Amino acid sequence: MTQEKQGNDRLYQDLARLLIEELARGDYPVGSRLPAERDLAARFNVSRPTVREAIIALEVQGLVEVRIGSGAYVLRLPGSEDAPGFDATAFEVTEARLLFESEAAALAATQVTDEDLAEIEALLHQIAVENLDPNGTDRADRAFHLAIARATRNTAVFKAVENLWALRASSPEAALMHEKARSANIKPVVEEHTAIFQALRARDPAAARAAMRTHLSAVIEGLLFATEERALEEARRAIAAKRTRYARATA
Amino acid sequence: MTQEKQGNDRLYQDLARLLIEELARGDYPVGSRLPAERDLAARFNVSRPTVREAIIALEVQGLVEVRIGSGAYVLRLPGSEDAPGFDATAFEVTEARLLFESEAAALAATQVTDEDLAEIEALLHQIAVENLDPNGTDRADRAFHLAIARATRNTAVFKAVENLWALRASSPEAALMHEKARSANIKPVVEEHTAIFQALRARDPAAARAAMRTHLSAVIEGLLFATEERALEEARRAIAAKRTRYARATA
DNA sequence: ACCGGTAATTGGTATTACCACTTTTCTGAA
DNA sequence: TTCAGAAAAGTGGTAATACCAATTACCGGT
Repeated sequence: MTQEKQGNDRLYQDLARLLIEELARGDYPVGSRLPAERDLAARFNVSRPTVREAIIALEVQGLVEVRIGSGAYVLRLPGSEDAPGFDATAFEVTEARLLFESEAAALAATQVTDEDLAEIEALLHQIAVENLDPNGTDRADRAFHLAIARATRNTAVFKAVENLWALRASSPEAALMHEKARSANIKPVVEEHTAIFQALRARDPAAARAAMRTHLSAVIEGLLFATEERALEEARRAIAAKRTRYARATA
Repeated sequence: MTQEKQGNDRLYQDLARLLIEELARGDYPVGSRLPAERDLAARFNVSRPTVREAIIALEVQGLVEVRIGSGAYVLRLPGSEDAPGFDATAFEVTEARLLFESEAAALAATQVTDEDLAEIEALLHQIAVENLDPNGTDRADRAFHLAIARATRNTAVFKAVENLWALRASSPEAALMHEKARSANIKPVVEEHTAIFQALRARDPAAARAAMRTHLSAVIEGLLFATEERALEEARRAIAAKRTRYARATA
């Protein structure tokens, strides 16, 4: 790769991220044409199929339109909203999770069954195992949170939480969010989840809410920290604003 | 192609559509694994790169998760992102709104702009007018709540609240919820919304959260009351359970 | 200046090969 | 018999190449 690549993901995902970054930076205005696939392949030193996969990822997100025999043209810039679902940033999704999942945890504490608790406890152990592997997935983490949402016995609550996780997965910074934000603090993550489980087992709504808030606050902090590492100066200002915003909202 | 193809699009798009159809038809439940890329290529008589492109399209849409060396696993079924769930009851939706919109209001109180306040105040007046007509709609009510969600400046929060209102509209008891639950108390509804607005104008998160909780608690009470009128004896027991559940969760 | 046809460019698809990772199966030792 | 470790099979990831189809640009003739 001529350019820097960050994640341990697949090449096409890294390349798609790079292209999205260049789009966001304004390298290719709306309506302009991206370089030819062969040129991109040569520039990034990858094969053309890989370039095609990355461009298809952009196409599915509604960022570019591919015209046969002509090229890939920019439809909209990342962040502008008309494409459903793909405009929420990792911070926004996590903030929404902080607000919603905390309340869901409180409700779940009043509704949780012994079967739910058994399932959640099993997932707790899976999370511990999962976190031992630096390249592990976050499937157990996702299942843990969804199990809590399901324990509310409220379909609307569950679907809302489920949608947030779908948004999270589609977020451009999803990988970053998962990687960096967690690798920094493995032990606390397990402890935080344990605290949530214990509050649920105690059927204590207030404790469950508090434990969930603590956990997701830590996730946000890790996310902001990870973002800071690669942020420009202007991004730093936005982060500072977010930090105070979050502090006020949770006060 | 062994199977029928419809569009004049590119092969990968046709194939992606086919796979989504099969997903929707239930051929591959959530969590199950799709056939191997080579098998799909043989079955549809296309090349493996084409299959890969189609799967990447599904992956970007958050439908499947691809695990290296293992396969592509179904994350969610198509349509579950915004397709109205027919199984969510009016009570569930309102309960979810109580949990989520209260937190959204608290966040909005820290983010609301003067323009937002002007819009919300205008909608407040519309709500008052709307409630004078016993056969009026609830458009202003909906716009009021969505404006608050938008004032959070968080796309994920707004979309979640928006989805709840979509669920509400598709709920079987939607009409009942709106009619009965409101006709019983016209004046309080306006007062409750006014309290929410004033808390937002004061930029007071705690007050905004409390005002929203008060309002939606009243909606739930009205909903339960309306339900009681037509409920059988067994329904009464369920309602009593819900009442205590709700009381505990908000305590 | 206009028109039309040809050639170059570009995306679409197929084929093949090899690598890395995962999962299963088999084998040999305890 | 059991089970841990190794081997093998399965699967996705990427590369390289070739050819086709559609578009676009160019250039010649009129």
